[in-house]
Amino acid sequence: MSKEKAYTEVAISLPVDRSFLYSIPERLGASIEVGKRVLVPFRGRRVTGYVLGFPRTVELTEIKEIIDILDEESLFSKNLLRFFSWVADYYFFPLGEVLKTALPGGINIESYQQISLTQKGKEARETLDSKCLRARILDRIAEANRSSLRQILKRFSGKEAHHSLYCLKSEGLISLDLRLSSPKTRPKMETVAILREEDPAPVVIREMKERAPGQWRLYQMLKEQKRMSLSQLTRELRSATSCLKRLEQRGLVSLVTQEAYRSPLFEQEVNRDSPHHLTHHQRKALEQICQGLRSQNFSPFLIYGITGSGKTEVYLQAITEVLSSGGEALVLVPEISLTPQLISRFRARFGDGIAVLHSGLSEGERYDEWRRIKRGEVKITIGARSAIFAPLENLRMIIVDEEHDNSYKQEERLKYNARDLAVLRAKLSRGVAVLGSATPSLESYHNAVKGRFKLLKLPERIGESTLPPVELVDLKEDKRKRGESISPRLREAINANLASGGQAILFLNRRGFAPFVLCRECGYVFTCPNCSVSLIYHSRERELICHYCNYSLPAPTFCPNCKGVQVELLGLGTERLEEEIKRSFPEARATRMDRDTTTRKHAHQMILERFNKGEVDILIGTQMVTKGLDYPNVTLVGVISADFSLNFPDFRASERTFQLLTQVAGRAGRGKAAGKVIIQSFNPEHYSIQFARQHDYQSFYNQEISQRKELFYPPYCRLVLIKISGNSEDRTKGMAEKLGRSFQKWLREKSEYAQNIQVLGPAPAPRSKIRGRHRWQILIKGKNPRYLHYYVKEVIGKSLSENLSKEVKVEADFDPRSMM
DNA sequence: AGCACGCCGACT
DNA sequence: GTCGGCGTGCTC
Repeated sequence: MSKEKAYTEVAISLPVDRSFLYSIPERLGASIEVGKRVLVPFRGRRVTGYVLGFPRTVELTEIKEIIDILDEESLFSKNLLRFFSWVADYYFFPLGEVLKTALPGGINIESYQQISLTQKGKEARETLDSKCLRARILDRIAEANRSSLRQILKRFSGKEAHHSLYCLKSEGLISLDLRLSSPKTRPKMETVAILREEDPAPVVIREMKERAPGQWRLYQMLKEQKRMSLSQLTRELRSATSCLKRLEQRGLVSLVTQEAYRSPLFEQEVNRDSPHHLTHHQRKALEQICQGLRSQNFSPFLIYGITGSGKTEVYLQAITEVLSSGGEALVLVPEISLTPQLISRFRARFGDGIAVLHSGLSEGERYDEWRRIKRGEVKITIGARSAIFAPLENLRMIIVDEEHDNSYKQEERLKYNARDLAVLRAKLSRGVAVLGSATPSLESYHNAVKGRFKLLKLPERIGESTLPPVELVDLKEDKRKRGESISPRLREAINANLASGGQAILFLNRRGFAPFVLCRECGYVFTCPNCSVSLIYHSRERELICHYCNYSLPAPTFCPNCKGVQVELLGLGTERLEEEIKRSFPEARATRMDRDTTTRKHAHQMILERFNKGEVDILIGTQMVTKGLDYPNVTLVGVISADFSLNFPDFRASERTFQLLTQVAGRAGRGKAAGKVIIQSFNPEHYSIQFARQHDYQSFYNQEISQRKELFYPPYCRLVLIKISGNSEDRTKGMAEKLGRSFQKWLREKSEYAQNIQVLGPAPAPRSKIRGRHRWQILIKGKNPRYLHYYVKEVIGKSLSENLSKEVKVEADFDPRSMM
């Protein structure tokens, strides 16, 4: 029987687009399974690999044996492996790396070289001159008593150390042995006291009461709870450990060590609520979703529901339906909306059977949440984009809230889009995908128009609230005082709002005090030496700071170019706005919320809590204040400038502006009191501002989609952005040009594809240097995603193997969300 | 990624 | 003439 499993195909987390074959020793044949991790020999090292399958025959002659199996239970099913393989294939990323990304971090092991002093080495340490390198190395090893070769080599960088180590080794002063690291993330174990069934003899009870009050107290607590953890009991009684030992000896309790989950949820009580009454539109949407669920077929939906139309209630009731049929549901939300407010709402409806996955968790918490999902102990998972890889085996529905949000796109390493993967994963599991937004992405709405997604509309706000009227202020005609950013109209509105006791949100898409610092005499602009961007003046630190690499300079008093002393702070950021607001409305309580004021843990939450309690009149902020905030007393929203996002060098600039304005406007008037929105802009006539003013998504879509068609941009084509970066400007440029030629050559040779594919570039990236790395890019457009992918892989794959040099990095971003 | 192998410059 | 640098290639 184990003959069938003589060999196994293993993926290893390396930038190598290939799997490896190993033989299975007889002792392991019975327990090896797809989805378990194995320890394998690899180039003289030992690394963790993932079992993919069991080929019958193998042509290779030199095959090594698996050393060990690392899991009792498989980490992913064959079904999930299909999904992961698709991801690896689509995003052109090694399967082993995809698996590592998808699984909880810190669970893998690998070998390392451990150095220790031999007896001879210890003696030599006394005699060697303590200044020489070899003595310093020996000291270091002795101090740290367990060092890896790599740590030592890092500490003493370079060739000399390498040589010294080699000598020390051959002279027998140190010894090296191959050790295995232990996983950083492990199950947390805890001791639990369990009350035994049989009652103690009366004499024992009397004795405890009189002579062992500690034991008696613990015994009584356990009598109520039956089982309690040691840590719980220690909180009640300092000497719990020894008392419990005695109770165990008496045969009254048993102490067991077992796994415990680290819970990321607050232990706070949540008032349960029951399903709300649905509006006509909500009910219709819910019915359609339920129909999809019952069909047991892949059913994708797009809910286009205006802000405040009650999408969440539809999600909640759809999930109830999933649970009642024994299935599991996955809910994706943008990271920033994953607030305690949202989680409380789910807990209020479903209790504690919810797992939460987001970047704020520790690795241990994440691992435990992952295992609760894997074991089927929870049926609902809520998470940010990476939760798309969560191990739900009985997944019936995936919800993607605010589906247009750019944070679903991971921009590093594996550049996946969780929204797109949600649709794919639902398809693979023949389940339901629900994408929801008040401002759907052009791609998704286009899919709905073409009938690929079923469109569900929620065109009205729930309750008595209505969409707020939006006023535009043309900054070209407006008479503001020099250096001020609040127009008289907005000022008036803020005053009126303060007088009526309402709260206001002011949105400005730029943090810091002033985005440019300029010399009045020679025109010199302070820029970052590592990045091709201007430095931003931050008043709290009194520094110029680079928003890309954190480079900073003390605030300058003169120009380094001409030594002139007229250094001017130009432009507007949230810090300056806050100052202006506090100056103009001294009686108002204003608070700023942006990345600078929310770095501390829970700071974000605390600001919102104060806002919620009405302790803040004016909330000033960046993107953060546009997403998902639901506070009924907000009756004024001001957009300080709609122009930053409009002038972005990106074909999605209009779309992003429309979304931003509509979303931030949607924060106003959600309660009983009517809201009002004021948007300031130098381009008030622009269609994305005009349609946002009218809350008219449909017309915006119509106009935008015709432009996309004309200019051949998504959704009428697919994009792949090839990113080339390196420390050397010349080599980066050289590589970019070489790649460009390869792309052109291939098109010439296979002209049958050429009509469907366009190559733009190579060209320097809009930010041509970041963190000292020069950046070039090539944009490939293609009508047919299959051909496009084939084409890119052919050319890139070939070019990667004949790299100019390793210092130039080439990456492909499939379906990029940002051209920067 | 890491680690070994191999080809050119600065030293005995 | 050697040592040792880093670029190139392979890993079951």
